[in-house]
Amino acid sequence: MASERKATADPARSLAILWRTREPTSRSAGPGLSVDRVVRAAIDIADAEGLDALTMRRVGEALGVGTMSVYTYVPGKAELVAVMIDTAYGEMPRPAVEGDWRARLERIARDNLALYQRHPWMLRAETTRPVLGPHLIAKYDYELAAIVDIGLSDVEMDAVLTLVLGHVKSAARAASEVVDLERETGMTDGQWWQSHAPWLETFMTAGSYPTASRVGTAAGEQHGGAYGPEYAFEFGLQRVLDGISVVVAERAARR
Amino acid sequence: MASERKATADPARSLAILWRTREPTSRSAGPGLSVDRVVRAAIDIADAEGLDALTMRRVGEALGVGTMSVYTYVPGKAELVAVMIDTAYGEMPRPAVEGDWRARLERIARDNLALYQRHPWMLRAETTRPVLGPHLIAKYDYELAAIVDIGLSDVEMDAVLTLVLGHVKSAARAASEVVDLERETGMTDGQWWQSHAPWLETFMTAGSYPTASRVGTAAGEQHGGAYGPEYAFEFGLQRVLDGISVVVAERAARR
DNA sequence: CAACGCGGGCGTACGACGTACGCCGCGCGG
DNA sequence: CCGCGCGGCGTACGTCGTACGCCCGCGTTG
Repeated sequence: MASERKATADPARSLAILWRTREPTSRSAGPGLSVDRVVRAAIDIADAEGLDALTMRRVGEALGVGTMSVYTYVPGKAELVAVMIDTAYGEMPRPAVEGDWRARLERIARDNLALYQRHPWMLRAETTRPVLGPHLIAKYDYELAAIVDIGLSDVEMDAVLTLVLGHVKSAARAASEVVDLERETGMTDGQWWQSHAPWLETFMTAGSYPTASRVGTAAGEQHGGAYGPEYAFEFGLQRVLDGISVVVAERAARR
Repeated sequence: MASERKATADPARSLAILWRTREPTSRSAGPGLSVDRVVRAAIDIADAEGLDALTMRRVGEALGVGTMSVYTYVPGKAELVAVMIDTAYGEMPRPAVEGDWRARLERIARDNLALYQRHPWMLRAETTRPVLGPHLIAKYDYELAAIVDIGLSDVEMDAVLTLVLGHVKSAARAASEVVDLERETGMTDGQWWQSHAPWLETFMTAGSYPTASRVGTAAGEQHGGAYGPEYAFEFGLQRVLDGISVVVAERAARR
């Protein structure tokens, strides 16, 4: 029974904590712990040292508390991560929407990219189904507001958001990998590429992949220049927005 | 020293195995193990039971061999996964390219989606930097061939592929989550949605998110109909291709 | 004012996991 | 016929998440 409850958080349990169904423990009300303090400590750890460093023992340590005390406020690690994610969503800026839909969507994409840059662990934690916390819903509502009036159906609006945010996540993931691979290997991505390039070149030409070799080198040089991931993000974003504008224009013409 | 070698595979080590620098052990040449047998067994396990079930002990078991014997052929788990990934790429179909670039790209996207459906564990394993194995390079070359002649620069071609494949991966991930969440909870996604909908409705309206509520419900009904992820994939793919065609047309006009 | 019980806090322990280390015993080169 | 190199692996260590049950101090109640 305990074996199948592993990677995924128990939805019901998570929801209860996410929406703070439990009243704040009126017990001592002193400097005791709380869900928020636990979550904040956990986010700090994950921000600073990555998701692998996020350990229940470590969270307890950071709070000056025994490991098992953490379980008083959070049913398990999966649920803790779920609350961490929702909390991170909560700290995103939500200024009043400005400009046309394209500018608004672009702004949303950049805000999301910034979020992932600030909390790279989210990219690895969000593998499971998004947990429907209050802040995620607020975010969803806010982002929908940017495109409610451009003539798309409800389902299409959801798909547009999924598409844009999916692209942001992909790009953020690529960028994040570069960063923490540099930290792990102590080598710049460019250095790594350069040191392995001739070696790979041998295999590529041996296997006679001239196209892959040429394009790969060109792309590799971009990466060496350290703005490779950003380029992929920008290029992809413009393409996605272009693609969306095609449907939008089509809908506008039809009416 | 052992602590930092965790999630990521040692590139040099991986490459050596990926390209089979080691000669096939000429020892007994009998029914002994081999890198390929190990990898095949590992893929079978991951396909059937997911990445969490992929354990070094389990691989040894499947091969009728002690756990540590696996380490004779593979330096560690990270490297094993790297070879698994490259092997999976190797089994993709690569028919001669047909049709215009859009049809070709679309075909590529669908082939990649099928790959992820056959090997869902790849979606969780590929978090790290792609390992430059022979089959990945062959795949890259094959996919580049679909767009070499449409007037884009080398860097743009790489970005186009990154964009399309990123979308495929996002969509595949969403679909995969639905599937194995159903397996874990024993509940259809629609059932889960339906059972939690009224509850969420309460919070959404309480927080006054009418848009999120309406659109979320519409999207949720799609999901309940079990073709939600597919719709997101199709919609997004067409948008992405539309977006690419804008640049392609622009380049063609300029020349 | 005293007894109680409840719930935060936590020490210990268990069963996973990846893998370092060092021992076997077989089969081939000398 | 000897020896040694290497495939194979048993054991053990350090890590993780977390189940379980104990303690103790407080708020409530008689």
